[in-house]
Amino acid sequence: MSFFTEQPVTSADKTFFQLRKDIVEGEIEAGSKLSETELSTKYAVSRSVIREAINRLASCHIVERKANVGARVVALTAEGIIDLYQIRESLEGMAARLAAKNMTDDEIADLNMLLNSHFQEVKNDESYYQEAGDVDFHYRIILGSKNNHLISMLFDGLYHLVRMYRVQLGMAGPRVSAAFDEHKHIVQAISNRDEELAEMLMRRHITYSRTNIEQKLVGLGKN
Amino acid sequence: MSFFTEQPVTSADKTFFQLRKDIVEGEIEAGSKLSETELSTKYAVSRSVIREAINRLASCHIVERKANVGARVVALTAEGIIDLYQIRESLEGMAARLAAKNMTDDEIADLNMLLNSHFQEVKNDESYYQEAGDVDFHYRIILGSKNNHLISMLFDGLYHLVRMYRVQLGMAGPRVSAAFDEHKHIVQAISNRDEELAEMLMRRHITYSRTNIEQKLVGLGKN
DNA sequence: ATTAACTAAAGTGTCGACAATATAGTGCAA
DNA sequence: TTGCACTATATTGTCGACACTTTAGTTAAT
Repeated sequence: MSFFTEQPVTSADKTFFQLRKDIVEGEIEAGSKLSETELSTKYAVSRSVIREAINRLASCHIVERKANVGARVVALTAEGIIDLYQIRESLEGMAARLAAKNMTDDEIADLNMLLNSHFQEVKNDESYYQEAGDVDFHYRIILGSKNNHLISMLFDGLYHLVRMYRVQLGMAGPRVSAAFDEHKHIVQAISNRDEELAEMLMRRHITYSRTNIEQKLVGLGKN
Repeated sequence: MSFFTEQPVTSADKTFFQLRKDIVEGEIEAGSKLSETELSTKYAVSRSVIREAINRLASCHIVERKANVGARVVALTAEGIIDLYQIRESLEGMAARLAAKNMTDDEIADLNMLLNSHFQEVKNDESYYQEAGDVDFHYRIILGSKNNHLISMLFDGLYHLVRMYRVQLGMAGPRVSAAFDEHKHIVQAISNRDEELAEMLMRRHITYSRTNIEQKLVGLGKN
């Protein structure tokens, strides 16, 4: 299968995860050049290991590599994040549709429990946990699709990029209670095995997020 | 940007393209093990180059790698191709929607010309060209989405896997004249800038293909 | 006969060195 | 001053060697 659940075993794995973390969280800044020799001393591994890590990041579209020139961290553009959210809308919409079809009754029951615990947090205004809760919610539905390729595309590929944008553009989400209602309706549709509605609601949910982000971008004057 | 238009410059590039070709076209059989040492002699390059090529193939989900064990070509399963077509339906549906929004009038005119030339071929029963024509049709719409990330996911990732299934399961498509009508309606929707309809028609078009393949799989007794 | 420990072989993971390429800087000419 | 050619430097691409892990085969004990 793919490596979204596996822990790092090899040195190249660890370096890949560490480097991705450092880029996503902005410690290595967007658009900057990644020197292989420099990174190999920084992370105390050979250039081969660094090269493998960079190549993996290139496959995730987190860095861009040019032959005989080197790799750069992708630049954060308004276009870029809109592209990502269009893909998210498409793929997670499909994931919700498949989840409505393929999740077991037990898994749906668990999803309802998760929703209730979120409700408590929202009621108690513990918005700090909302971010993690939102991620958890989407994770479960994606896993519920039972489509391994789809799961891998979202977890190994898109999510880290989306997170990179969110972290670095300072998008700790508001939209708490609104998003909660949207989650509730999605779970209802899945519980009713209504594939069509589940997909539609998930797509709207993500569209709202995108619109929300676009407004923030305008406010920040990014382009 | 990504490398779907760029030609190979480095030795690792060439090896990657060659190896992918050999796997997709079945010269290296599905499910077989990829020995680094063996391949390095076969392709007359060092193990480093082979390793890089294999890693790229792993990112495309064409091979699966286990640490300290090695890489295997993915197995062809009914599940696998259904997963792929679900993703295609989702992503190419979105591509059609975006194409209806973002293609220039000139590009749409070109698309109509392409459709007419296909019509001539279908009328003359030159079904030999249908395969390439179909690919060309989808390519243009995907490019028309103007979403670079989406374009790369489809061209660099999904399409080679889909082709691998089609080649190795012997799916040189029938569905010629039926598919032509579907293409025609999709282009009409795009010409009318009807995003909603373009997406819906593209999704149906791909769903039909999937259903068609599923029936063939049943006929072949694959599972 | 079956299982466990051990050993040998093969294959992968990592490393440092060398080769090839791009880039910045210098000098020269117009 | 501007533009071109050339050189020097730095960085990436490729290679072969060594270290570590897995696996298969052998032996020995229950």
